[in-house]
Amino acid sequence: MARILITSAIPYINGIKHLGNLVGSQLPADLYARYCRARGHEVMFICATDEHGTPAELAAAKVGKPVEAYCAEMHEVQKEIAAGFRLSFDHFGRSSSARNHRLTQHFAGALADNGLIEEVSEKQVFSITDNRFLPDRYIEGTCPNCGYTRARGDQCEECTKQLDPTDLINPRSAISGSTDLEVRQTKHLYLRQRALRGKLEAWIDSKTDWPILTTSIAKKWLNDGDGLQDRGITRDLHWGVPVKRGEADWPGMEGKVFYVWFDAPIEYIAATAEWADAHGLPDAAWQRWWRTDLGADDVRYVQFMGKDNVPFHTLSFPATIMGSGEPWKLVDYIKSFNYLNYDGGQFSTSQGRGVFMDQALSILPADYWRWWLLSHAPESSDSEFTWENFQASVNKDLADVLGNLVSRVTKFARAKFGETVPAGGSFGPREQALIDDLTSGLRAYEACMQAMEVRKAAAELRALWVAGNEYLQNAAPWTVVKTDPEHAQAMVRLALNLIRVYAVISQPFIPDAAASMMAAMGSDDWAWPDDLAASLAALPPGHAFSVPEVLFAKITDESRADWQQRFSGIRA
RNA sequence: GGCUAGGUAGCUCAGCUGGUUAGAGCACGUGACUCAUAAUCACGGGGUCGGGGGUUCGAGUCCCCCCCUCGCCA
Repeated sequence: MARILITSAIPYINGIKHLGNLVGSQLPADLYARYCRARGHEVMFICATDEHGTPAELAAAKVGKPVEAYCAEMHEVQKEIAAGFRLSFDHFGRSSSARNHRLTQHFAGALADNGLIEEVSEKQVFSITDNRFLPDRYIEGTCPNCGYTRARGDQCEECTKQLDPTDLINPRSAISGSTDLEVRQTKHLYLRQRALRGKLEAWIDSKTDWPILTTSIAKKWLNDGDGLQDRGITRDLHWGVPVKRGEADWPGMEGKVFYVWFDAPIEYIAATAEWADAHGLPDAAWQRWWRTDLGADDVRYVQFMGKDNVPFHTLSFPATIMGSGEPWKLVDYIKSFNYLNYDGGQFSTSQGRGVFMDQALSILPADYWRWWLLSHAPESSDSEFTWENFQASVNKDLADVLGNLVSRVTKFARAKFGETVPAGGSFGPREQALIDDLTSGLRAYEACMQAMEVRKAAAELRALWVAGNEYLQNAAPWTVVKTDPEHAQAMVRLALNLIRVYAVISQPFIPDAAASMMAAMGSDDWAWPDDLAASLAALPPGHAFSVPEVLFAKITDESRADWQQRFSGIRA
């Protein structure tokens, strides 16, 4: 039994995420967590909301709420939706927690003690009306290049020219529209990533088994242009972790907070501490996952994220960990994903384009989405969601291949032998061939799951379902029962047991349907079928079962057309 | 413009260090079966592997040039 620490990139607090966000981190992380648990490993699966920063402040202001209250509310909303998708976090934390405040300040202090923090004085635009410094993207004005009147301080969206806020003509605050701006001097802390470049590069180079997507992005940032740059880790904001050097005040940094990208990954650790607190456990309980000097040396740590998050997880966060000089657990494997596109374009949170998590659950059960998203996960390249493909895959794979198999077996069994597992007959060569076939398929499935090859794992699982139909079709108990009912009983006994095994092995992908299948088989035996022949005898002769409701209703053309239309434009 | 990753059957994708007639699922066609959510099973048609050069006995798989898509950066 291994100990496996799993984290999913933490979603930003600002609004409900779309399916592209879900499939890029939380969902595959959940798949892996469920699989590891099913195989008997000790798992700690952590996620949280990423709550700090300007977007949260503005979103709160927009709905007229204090930012703390807004975040608390949105955290609950996201937590509930995650539960709706059956994301099996051991803890869903908050980056605004007291734990994260302390830990973030601790890391900053440790980095400073090791000479890895530099104080830099720089000029920034201050809005007198808003009484705050403005991040570049929150300054608007006329583009000096093309004349576009709503160019942002970081870039003109019209001509794509990169800008400096001071380049803008007639600059104004994007928050209030005020033109009462001035450039002020301000001091910030920088993490001296350049000093850690060699260490980081050696570490990345040692990760030869990581996905190309992960290492290529990391190496690009290490080597591109002037190489890895030092990074500002503080901001002039109110909403965030106050800058402190450990427990001590940081002279000159009063009123400033740490940058959201500094404190967010630290929340992985803090959330595990929150988990311990929530369960009334001592610090040792979470430290054994994170401190290699306190028991974490045998932990395997796996992170899941979309490709946009890779630089922070391969460089910035490791720089924080390494730079602290303390024995914190570094990530062992980073599974990264490309983007999921929506019907010919991109999912867009700002434009409300695509299907959002709450909407998805309002029209179909979680299993439908889980299956499609995971079996089409954007692993090797960007992939695309279309309603036609979704309808076809779900109907074929879930309703026809798996759902109908459960249906045909249980209904036939009930009609011929009643609602208990029949006792007659014994297995012949055909049954043995099926068991052999399933065993090799199952080993292939396990290998894919272990390697986090999500799409391939889905294909292997589906092949196992198909093998069941294949067997039934060849064995034809409906014919055999007329001449040799004993033999037909053996076939049905095997098929009923197969449903329970399918529930066990399918559970990571489709937990609700798996639970229904298990319940229908009148069992609660979720033991992994290491020995398939033995597992296929788990339901003994005479064991009661029931015929479940239709596991997966098909998506009709009408529904598909309706949804296609409904989600094409702006989110209502 | 620089860099990453891609461009393989109508669709979604596999093809490891180059090696027999290029694979899977879906869709399509034919047949079988009738237990089942008009489900299942079998067989079949279909691709000059983005384009052009080159290395090699032999390239989807290596090298060079070009075209296109996506993303990151400037």
